[in-house]
Amino acid sequence: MSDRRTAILEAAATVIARRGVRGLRVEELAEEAGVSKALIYYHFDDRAGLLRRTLAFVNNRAERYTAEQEAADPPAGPLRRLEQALLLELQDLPHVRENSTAWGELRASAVFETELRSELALASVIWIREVADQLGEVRPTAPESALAASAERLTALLEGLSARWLCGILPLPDARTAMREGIAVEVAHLARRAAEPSTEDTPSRANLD
Amino acid sequence: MSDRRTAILEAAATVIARRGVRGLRVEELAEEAGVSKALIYYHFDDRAGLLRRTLAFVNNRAERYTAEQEAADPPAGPLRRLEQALLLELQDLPHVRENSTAWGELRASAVFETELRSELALASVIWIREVADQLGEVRPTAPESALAASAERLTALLEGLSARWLCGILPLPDARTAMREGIAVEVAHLARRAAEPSTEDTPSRANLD
DNA sequence: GTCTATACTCCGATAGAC
DNA sequence: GTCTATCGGAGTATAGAC
Repeated sequence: MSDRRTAILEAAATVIARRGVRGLRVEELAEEAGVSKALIYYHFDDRAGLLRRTLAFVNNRAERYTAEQEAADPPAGPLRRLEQALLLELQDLPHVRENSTAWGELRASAVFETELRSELALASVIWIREVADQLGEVRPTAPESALAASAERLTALLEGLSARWLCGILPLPDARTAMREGIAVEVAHLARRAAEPSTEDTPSRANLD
Repeated sequence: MSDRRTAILEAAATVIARRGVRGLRVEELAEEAGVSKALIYYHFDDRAGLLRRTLAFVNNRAERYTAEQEAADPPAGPLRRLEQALLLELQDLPHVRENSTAWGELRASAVFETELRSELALASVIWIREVADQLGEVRPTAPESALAASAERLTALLEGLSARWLCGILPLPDARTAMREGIAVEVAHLARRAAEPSTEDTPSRANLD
C-alpha cells in the first residue's frame, strides 16, 4: 500500500467526519490529502470504491487505537478492560471523534448502498465477539449465549449513545455515564444468570408482570 | 395545513426512506407527491426547511401510530405496554420501516446540519420521558433518577438496534429479542434499585472488581 | 503515478404566466 | 397556489501530457 493511497484514506476519514458521506466532495478530499482529483480516481475506481476502502481503513484504525490504549494504560482487571474498550469511542479526541463519526456515517449510508454491508457486518461481528469475550472474563461462569446477548446489547447501546452524542443531543459526560451504568447493569445481570442456571433464555420474565 | 403540504411531507418521508436524506432529490419528491418542483419551494423555503418540517411530521406520525396501536391492541399491564411501545419501532410494516428509516436518516444528517438539532432534541426528550413514565408504572418504588437513566439507555438501545436492522446487519427477530431482553434486564435492575435504596447512583460497582 | 484541463451531468433554485 | 421553463453552479469522472 503506497503512502499516497494511505494519505488519501486518512484524508477521506477526516472529510467524512467533517462533512458526512453525502458532503464528501472529491475536490475537497484531494485538497485535504494534498493530491489531485485524478489521482483519487486512479487509486480507487470511483466514489463508491473509495467509500468501501475508507470503511475498511476506519475499522482497522479503530482496532489499532484499542491496542495502543491498552498498551499505554493497562487496565486493572477484566471489568476495567471492558469499560475502557467501550468508553474508548466516547471521547472528544480528534481522531476518536473522527473515527466514530465516519463509522456512523458509513453505517447510515449502508441502508441505501448495499455494497458497504458485507464489510460492515464483518466488523460488527468481530466487535461483538470481542466484547463477549471480555464479558466472559468478567463473568466466567455465565453461559455463552448470555454473554453474546449482553455483548450485542452493549455494543448497540454504545452506537445509540454515540449517535446521540455526535448529533449534539446528548452531552458527552452523560453518554459516558449511561454507558458505564449500562455495563454495570449487564454485568450484574450476567452474575444472576450464572447464579441461577435454571432461568432459561428469557431472563426473569415470569416475576415481572 | 393544506392537503398539498401534507401530501408533500408524506411523500418526503417515503422518498427519504427509499433513498435517504442524501439521496432525496427534489424532482423525485415532486413526482412522488404528484406536484411540481416549484410548489415544494413555495411551501418550504428550501431543501433544509423541507427536511426540518419532515422531521416534525415523522415525529407526529410516530406518536399517532403509538396511540393507534394502544387503542387497537390494549396492553395487559404496564410492562406489556412498555414492551409494545418500544417494539413498535422494530416491525417490518411499510409505514413503520419508513418512519424508522426517515428518523434515523434525519438524526444522522443532524451531525452536519445544525438546524435539525433542536427539533431532534425535543423529540428525544419527550420520547425518553414517556419511556421513563412507563417504567415508573412498572416499578413505582424506583427512584426518578434511576427511571430516567434506564429510559435513556433503553431508547438508545432501541436506536442502536434499529440502525443495525435497517442497514441489514441484524435480522429483525434478533433485534426484537435483544430489545425485549434489554427491557427485562433494566426492569430487573430497577427492582433491585427499589429494594436496596442504599445503593447510590453508581449501581452495583463495588462488588464487581 | 501524478498532474492539468475539461467534458458533461445533475440538481437546487428562481422567473414569470395563469 | 400551482404550473412550465430555464439558469447557473457544483460535482463526478475522463483525456492526455509528463
